Amino acid sequence: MRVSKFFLSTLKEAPSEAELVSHRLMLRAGLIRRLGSGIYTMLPMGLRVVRKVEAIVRDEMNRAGAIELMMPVVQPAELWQESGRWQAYGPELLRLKDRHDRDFVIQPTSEEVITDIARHEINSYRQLPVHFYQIQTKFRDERRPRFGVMRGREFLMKDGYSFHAGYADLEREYLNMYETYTRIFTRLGLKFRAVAADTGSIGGTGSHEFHVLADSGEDAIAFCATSDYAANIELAEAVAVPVARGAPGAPMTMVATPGVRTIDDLCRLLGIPPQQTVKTLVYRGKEGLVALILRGDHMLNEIKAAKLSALQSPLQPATEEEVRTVFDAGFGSLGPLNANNLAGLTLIIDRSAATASNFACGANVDGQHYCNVNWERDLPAPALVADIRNVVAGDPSADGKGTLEFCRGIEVGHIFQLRTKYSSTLKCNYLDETGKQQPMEMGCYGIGITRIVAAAIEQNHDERGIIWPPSIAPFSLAIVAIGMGKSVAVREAAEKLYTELTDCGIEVLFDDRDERPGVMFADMELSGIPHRIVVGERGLKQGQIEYQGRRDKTAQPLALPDAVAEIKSRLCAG
RNA sequence: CGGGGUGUAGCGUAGCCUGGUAGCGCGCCUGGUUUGGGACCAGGAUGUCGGGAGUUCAAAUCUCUCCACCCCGACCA
Repeated sequence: MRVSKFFLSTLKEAPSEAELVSHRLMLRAGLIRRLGSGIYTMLPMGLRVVRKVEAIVRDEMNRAGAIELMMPVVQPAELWQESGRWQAYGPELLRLKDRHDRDFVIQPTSEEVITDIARHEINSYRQLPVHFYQIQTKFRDERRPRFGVMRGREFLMKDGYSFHAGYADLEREYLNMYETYTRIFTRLGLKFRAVAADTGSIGGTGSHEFHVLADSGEDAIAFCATSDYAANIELAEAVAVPVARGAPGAPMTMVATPGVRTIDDLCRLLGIPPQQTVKTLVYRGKEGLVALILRGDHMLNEIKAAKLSALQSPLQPATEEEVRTVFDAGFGSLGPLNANNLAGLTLIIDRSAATASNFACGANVDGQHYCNVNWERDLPAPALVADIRNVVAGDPSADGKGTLEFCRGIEVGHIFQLRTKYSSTLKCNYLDETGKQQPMEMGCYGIGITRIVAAAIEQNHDERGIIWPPSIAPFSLAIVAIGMGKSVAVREAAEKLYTELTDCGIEVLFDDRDERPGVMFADMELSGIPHRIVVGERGLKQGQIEYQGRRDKTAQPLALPDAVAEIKSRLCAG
């Protein structure tokens, strides 16, 4: 491809709308342009990268035995009403009406349609298993789209759905996909990690997320440095450590703590560390209020808490007015003492708080706290103990093989075992060997294609621009010809190289613009082309051209006669 | 949805407080000189100052209102 025949639309300065480095570089390198909030045009350069990502995903999915099809973006509401998601999905589901006033949705995902296909087309266990996938536009009306295509509303996703006769076969395919995804992200040239994940509202049992590791990632991942254990913080278990509670010390005393609203305030006033305190958070339960007791330095994990049967899901914090109907105090002075006597209140204690001793906590009197509180001595031993906090660095790993550390990740893939959630409600059955109707076991598997493009840039860039992993680069090699308009020798040498390298099957971007060298270098570097050769009069006089890898500090000369062979070998080496 | 912010030429911005016919850099067009790291000289084009309403002799500037976008949070997959 010649730059003069292509569409290169680079910007020297990034539009002020962009903050994240990948977003800025995608705009500056002319990969995308924003049309509306969370809605982007893929410019030619950006689309080339998208196609590369797609090709790798498609290749590995096909190799893994999945079959590609394509489902409509606009889907009739009836199926969504039948599955219940017309109600359950909420405002993120974009709904629209046609000219006959009939309801439709724009697919955020396609479980309904694929299950509809399966129930009509598949009748017998002999036709199972089958795994369908598509690479198709999705729309999710995110409340807050951000970071360019990283969290856009319209985006490209590979979504696959597998159907099985029996759970064992679903487990087999789930493992197959786990391995396939690992191959895909490896081929994409990304540093990634598979982590155990919350199954979210899709439900089901097993679930793993695949995260590209980057400091700008929206997700926190807890991992064990000395084992394979990794989990999204949403899920990571704070394991029960079998430590005995410390022995009670000095007797419990009440202290005046006027104006104290937070654990920070309390620690500053009393001069104690937050681990030596206990906090009380009040939420609406299914019956009455529920007080959640955590150590002062720990954060409530709302996803874990919402799974507790006593609490509403999603979690609903109690208002201060509601709290005062049960407690004699408001926020800032609540505590677990005498709470069992309070009308209709359920007390749930986090594992770590349950082993605390000699701690400070609210006295259930405004402006008063207790010090040196001890379970069993000053209040009954914890009855309901649960894991309701976020893990913190240094916590023991759930597999018992070390301690946890944290990193940030960008979720680019997610695999679920759906089991029979959709097949049951949509009556997607097959006849088993005994002639009995059975709901199909289902799995679903997603990869965010456009998000991968942004994530790859987050992980691979420098101050000059993008550095594409070779497998998804829009072009493999840039030819920069200097002074082409003036020098016949340069023109002829560059044209010859362009033809020969292109004929070798190399995707070459030939900068034939007769611009000043600095302009061309800057554009090729911003665009992230992994390899570059420079043809100039200076080198040609010595029968040489220059080669420089995008990550190299300096260029090196290549003798013109060996150039094509040399470049081919370098490109193959990556 | 709550909080904060921004909207002036394709991009980046000044001007707004203190009302008086909109400026700069980059980019773009023409001519010329240049050609190994975003050139230089000369000339030129491009603005309903986000929309609407109001105050005023006069509004980019003050007031009201609507809209769009960005950031933080909440929410969600």
